[in-house]
Amino acid sequence: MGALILEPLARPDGMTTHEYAHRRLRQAIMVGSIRPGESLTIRGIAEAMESSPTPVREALRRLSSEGALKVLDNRRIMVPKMTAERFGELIALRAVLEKHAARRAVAHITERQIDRLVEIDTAQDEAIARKDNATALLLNQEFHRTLYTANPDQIIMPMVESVWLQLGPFLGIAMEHVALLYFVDRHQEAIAALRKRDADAVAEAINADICEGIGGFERAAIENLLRLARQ
Amino acid sequence: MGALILEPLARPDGMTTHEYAHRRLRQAIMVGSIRPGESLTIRGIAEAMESSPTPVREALRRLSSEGALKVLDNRRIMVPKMTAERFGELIALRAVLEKHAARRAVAHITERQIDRLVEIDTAQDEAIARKDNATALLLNQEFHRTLYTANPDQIIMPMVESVWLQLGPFLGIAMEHVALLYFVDRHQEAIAALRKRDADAVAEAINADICEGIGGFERAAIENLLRLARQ
DNA sequence: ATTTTGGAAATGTGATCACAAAAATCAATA
DNA sequence: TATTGATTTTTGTGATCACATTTCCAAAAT
Repeated sequence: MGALILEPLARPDGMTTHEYAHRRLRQAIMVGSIRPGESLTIRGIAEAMESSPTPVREALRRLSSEGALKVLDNRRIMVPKMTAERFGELIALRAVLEKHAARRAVAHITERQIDRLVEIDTAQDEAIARKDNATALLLNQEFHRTLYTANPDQIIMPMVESVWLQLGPFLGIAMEHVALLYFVDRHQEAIAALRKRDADAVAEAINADICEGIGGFERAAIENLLRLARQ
Repeated sequence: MGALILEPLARPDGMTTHEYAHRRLRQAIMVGSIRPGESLTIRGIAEAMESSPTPVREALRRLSSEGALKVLDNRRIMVPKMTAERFGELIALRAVLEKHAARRAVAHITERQIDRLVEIDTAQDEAIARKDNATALLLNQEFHRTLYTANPDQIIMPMVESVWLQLGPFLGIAMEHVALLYFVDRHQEAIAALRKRDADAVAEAINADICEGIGGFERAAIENLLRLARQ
């Protein structure tokens, strides 16, 4: 039984234990560092983060409601298995959700916030240039999140994050077998469209960003990756 | 402190306590029987369903991850307040999600399943005819759920249900102040389109069903309802 | 009358314990 | 050697308890 490895994570004070457990597990899943099928035990996790079963269970419940984990009939908890079909559904859903989120942000976003997007994008390009995949991934997420949350009444962000979470295991597999993730982004296109307040163009840029980014994997490539991972 | 009223609910055996608590609270929220702002206490709920804090807390965590509940800074838990803006976001999101879910179900649904949709729709019409709003609501949900889950790899259903949950409080308010919910539905249109395997027409029927149903409330009417409820 | 303040009650949180079910281990048998 | 069966260990679950924080309420002060 291999011990669970969990990246330590800063814990702001006032943060409850279950919240901390949730964040730490979530981050691990998001970057694909927990393998589908790997058995997660409550006591194991509690021990790994030096706490007790109660708050860990709360974290696991939340993650299962977010689609990041699946409870089996045995009541065992695991990261859902990835299939080519599921991957396709996730990408299609991601595109629909984020197109919509982007479109509804256009009316609310300020020039100041667009400037912030530019900052994030250049930081991401630098990370890509120095082949720092982890940082690039985080900055890419921050770009999208900053855009979508410009809408103050926005409700969609938790769902977008749920899709990101569910794509995590695929990222993990891809990173293991492909040297580096090919990063195309259409962020500049999105920024230009935002400046012009052209909602359709923004939505289309985000759509292309997703479809040509992680969504660009060919079905054959996906099945190949999954076959490699299975063994 | 008014005691919490919770509809008793059948508990299939093998169902865990936290799961049961989750389902019961979820159903109460979904039909709007818990008012926004009403304070929910863990011990209160535990007492109401004759269990203990631990499983109730797990249920509350799940519901907050599903957007049905919100944890305040006080760590108090409540049903989110409804505003006209939030309502608008929810309806727009609901339309986008369900159009997509419907479209992606078309290729998978069987004639047998379409027959089932017809059954559900006629049962709903009967419920509407006898002014049985609660049953009509449930059957309407079952219609949509049956359609969307025809796609075996579907991933979107939890998100659709999350939106339904978040609309719950509005339903509660509307039911209190409007004698009966005006039920227009475009189900027959959707069924006809399904028989023809016309994905665009299915999506459009679902879109109309949502926009002319609960989404059809005018902004003025919404603000009026919310003002009435506040007092 | 309004505000302040003190303590009592209520509440969220997390650790621990006991129990039952599931999984794993190992010995005995075919 | 493979398989069955019993025992041991592991695991999920939920009740309970102790602690810290917040809320509530009444009495006192301004």
